[in-house]
Amino acid sequence: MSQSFRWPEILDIAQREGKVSVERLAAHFGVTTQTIRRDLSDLADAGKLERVHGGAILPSSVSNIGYEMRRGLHAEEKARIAAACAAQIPDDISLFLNIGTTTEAVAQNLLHHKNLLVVTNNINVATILAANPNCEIILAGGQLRRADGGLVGKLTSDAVAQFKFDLAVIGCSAIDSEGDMLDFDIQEVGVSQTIISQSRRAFLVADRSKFTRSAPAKITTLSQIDALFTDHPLDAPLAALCRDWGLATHIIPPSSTGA
Amino acid sequence: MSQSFRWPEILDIAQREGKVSVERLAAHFGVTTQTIRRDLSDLADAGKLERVHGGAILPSSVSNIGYEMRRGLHAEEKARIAAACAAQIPDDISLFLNIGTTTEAVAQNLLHHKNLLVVTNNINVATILAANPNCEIILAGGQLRRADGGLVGKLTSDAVAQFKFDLAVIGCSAIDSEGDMLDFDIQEVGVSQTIISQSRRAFLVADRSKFTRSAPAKITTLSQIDALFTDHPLDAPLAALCRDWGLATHIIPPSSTGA
DNA sequence: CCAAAAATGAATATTTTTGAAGATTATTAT
DNA sequence: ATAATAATCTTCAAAAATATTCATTTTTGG
Repeated sequence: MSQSFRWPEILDIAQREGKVSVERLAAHFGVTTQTIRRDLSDLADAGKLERVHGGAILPSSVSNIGYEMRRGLHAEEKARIAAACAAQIPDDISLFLNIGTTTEAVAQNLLHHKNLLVVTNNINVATILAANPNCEIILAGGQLRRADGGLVGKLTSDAVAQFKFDLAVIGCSAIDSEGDMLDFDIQEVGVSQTIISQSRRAFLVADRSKFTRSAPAKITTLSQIDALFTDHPLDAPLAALCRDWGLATHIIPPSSTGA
Repeated sequence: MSQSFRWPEILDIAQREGKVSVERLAAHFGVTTQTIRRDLSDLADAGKLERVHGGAILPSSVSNIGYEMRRGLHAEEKARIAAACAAQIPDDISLFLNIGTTTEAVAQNLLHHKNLLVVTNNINVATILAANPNCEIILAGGQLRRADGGLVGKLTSDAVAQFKFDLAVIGCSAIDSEGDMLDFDIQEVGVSQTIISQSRRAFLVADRSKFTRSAPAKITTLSQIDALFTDHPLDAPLAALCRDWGLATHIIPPSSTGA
């Protein structure tokens, strides 16, 4: 898809007024609402705008509702994965939690652990774990990504590099059939790589949707991971790879108490 | 469910006024109360608001009641001080905001500034300013102090040392009669000193209560500060010192519109 | 110039949002 | 406590917005 000459002006109006309406844009450009809708969809796909009924608004214009709703997606699966993962985390260790809704769910399940040193680049994880008094929290600095409360960039990698963790619990955007872990943001990839290299052990938490998506930037391969927590059995080829790598795969099925 | 045009504005009003009423929102948007109720439910589901009979309020941040109360203390004075301070802050600069309820109030007043680069070691400032899309936010890492959401320690100082700010807006725990700025936490003092040394200009925001307290650790003297914002005239001796140091003192009195 | 690709508009089917009416629940005053 | 009032929830139909499909126009590359 190439881009339309209207795009810059739509974005300009959105910047100025905070929002754009389909009707007004159609009148403004002298095209049908159909065409404007296509423009807005494209701009939303490109992450430039957030689509709403009747028009579009600036992404994260007030605070990221998209993320809050995404958190609700697969919430049950995530909660189960998180509980199983947290059950494998002992007390009295140093721990890293990275960006992602699933790692946030893990944090929720660590509220009753004792004597943890938790380092994170996720502002939400920090606020969640603040409720656990038996837990020292260190936030790695960096540029705040409004989309998900993540901290990324060189500052973050530098901060992470100063630690050595007993365990890292990480999420990623996608996992491909060859067992490569992928992410959308190249800056986050750098951070994740540093985390893994600074950890004695690493757990990956990923709901099944991660196995059917793709993303452009490679973090590492599953061979670098010690345990995988997910909610659905892996495809045979991938499962074989994991066996070869000695990866402990914990499958926590959708709903044992049948719904 | 997709989101609505109204959501950002509802959240904006909630931010400004602390609460929203169903009736008033319905009138404001020209829709029925039913529709507003749906909006408020959705926003509450997303964790952005807390539902109450007749409207909604800002969600009570789970932890730290003590801090919330302290924030309420001298709230009016702080709001006036913050507004006056923010009025002196231009667009298009790099800016540091440190720990403290008054600097958080300043952050509230920066929501409509353009093109700021804000660095902070205060997790609350970061979440407040996340609502301003024209503002890049960098969080200096460090150990999380639950008491006030502050980040302190060597990691913080190291991060701060990598920047040079056009302006620093800082608070402190106490100011003594000799014009020394004091703090309770020695770790925070180190950070504050680094901040001041890395800034071209520095503003101090401090309500009157700071001038009658004491604290053990010295940050620096007022002679290093360019402008002071407070709500009550200084004692004559201290005022004289400030004059000698060329410190611009902005006194914003309790209530000009007589109460 | 022509053919392929892309953009647009129109028509229709689908989904989402909205307001209205009645049932239910919470709050207030007695 | 109990009744009166206000707010909320539930359900459903109308309206609005959107997605989908296909024909038409415009652009692009040979």
